[in-house]
Amino acid sequence: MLNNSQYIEKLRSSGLRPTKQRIKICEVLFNTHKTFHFTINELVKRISKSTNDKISLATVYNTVHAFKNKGYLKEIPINSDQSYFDTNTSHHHHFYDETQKDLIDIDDADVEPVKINTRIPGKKIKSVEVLVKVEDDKS
Amino acid sequence: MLNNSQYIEKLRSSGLRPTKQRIKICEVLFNTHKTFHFTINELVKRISKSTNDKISLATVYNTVHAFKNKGYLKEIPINSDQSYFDTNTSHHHHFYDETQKDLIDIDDADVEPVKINTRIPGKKIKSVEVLVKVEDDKS
DNA sequence: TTCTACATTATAATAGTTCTAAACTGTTGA
DNA sequence: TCAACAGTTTAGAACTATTATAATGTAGAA
Ligand SMILES: [Mn+2]
Ligand SMILES: [Mn+2]
Ligand SMILES: [Zn+2]
Ligand SMILES: [Zn+2]
Repeated sequence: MLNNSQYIEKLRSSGLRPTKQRIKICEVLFNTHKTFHFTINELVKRISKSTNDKISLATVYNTVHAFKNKGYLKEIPINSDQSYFDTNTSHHHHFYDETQKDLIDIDDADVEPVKINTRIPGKKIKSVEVLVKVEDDKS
Repeated sequence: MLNNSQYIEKLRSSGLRPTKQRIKICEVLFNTHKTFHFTINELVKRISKSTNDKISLATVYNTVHAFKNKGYLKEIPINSDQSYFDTNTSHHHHFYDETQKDLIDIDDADVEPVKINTRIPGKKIKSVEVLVKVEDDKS
């Protein structure tokens, strides 16, 4: 929830040139209090709804990957069909609604810390993520 | 760890015809005490190493999906590049070694039950899976 | 304003996966 | 036993998400 000059500052300080395409993508991704999940195709639709200037698909891919590498987006592995991204970069887990094909955050306060009583020698843990698959309860 | 006539019986009782291709794929997948993880490409290589008869790629895909639908294989979402499958169909979690790009089972006994203190109304939980990403510890 | 490194773009290429439709084969039951 | 049928295999085409290419454009420094 920043204004354009703040996006410009953030991009610049990340070593990314604040081009008009990147600023527009920032607006679409971050100009909201609610975080959300998206696929590249959904993002392209959101962008074209909110501007008349066309941004090429390649630029959307490049920008999303740049933002992911800078830590402004997370990639969530759900299935092999398509990449899901998350504007919520804090540590949290997910419900995946297989009926609606919808990804829903689980507040970290609602999950007891996951305790794993084994390690792999020489490896350090980067992340621990829980995916809870749900479906319609017709009972 | 069954013999061919047992695979034939299992296939037949699953409503799948025990063709020679399916029996060969059963051998490659299940003729071992250790379970393992694989991509379709890796499976195709294993098959061609263990037989002179060629099995077409389409048949491998069809068979893997049939086995997955029957519950003889699980699909593990790791990234969007490729599907990973698991011959271990019991409930368990995974380490994913990002350096080696290797998937490793975590024994269910080594993970405290994951407690999620929230639900989605009208939805029932199908699975709860933990993915622990690890990398080389150079410290 | 000019220069340059970086960014954008359209398009082609790639890779994983699914579809198609013709040929083939395991099974059934006459 | 064996013809008939339904299910299976197959090669290849099609499809879709993603990445690479390379020419053009432009933001920002000087
Ligand atoms: Mn899939
Ligand atoms: Mn990826
Ligand atoms: Zn999320
Ligand atoms: Zn496993």
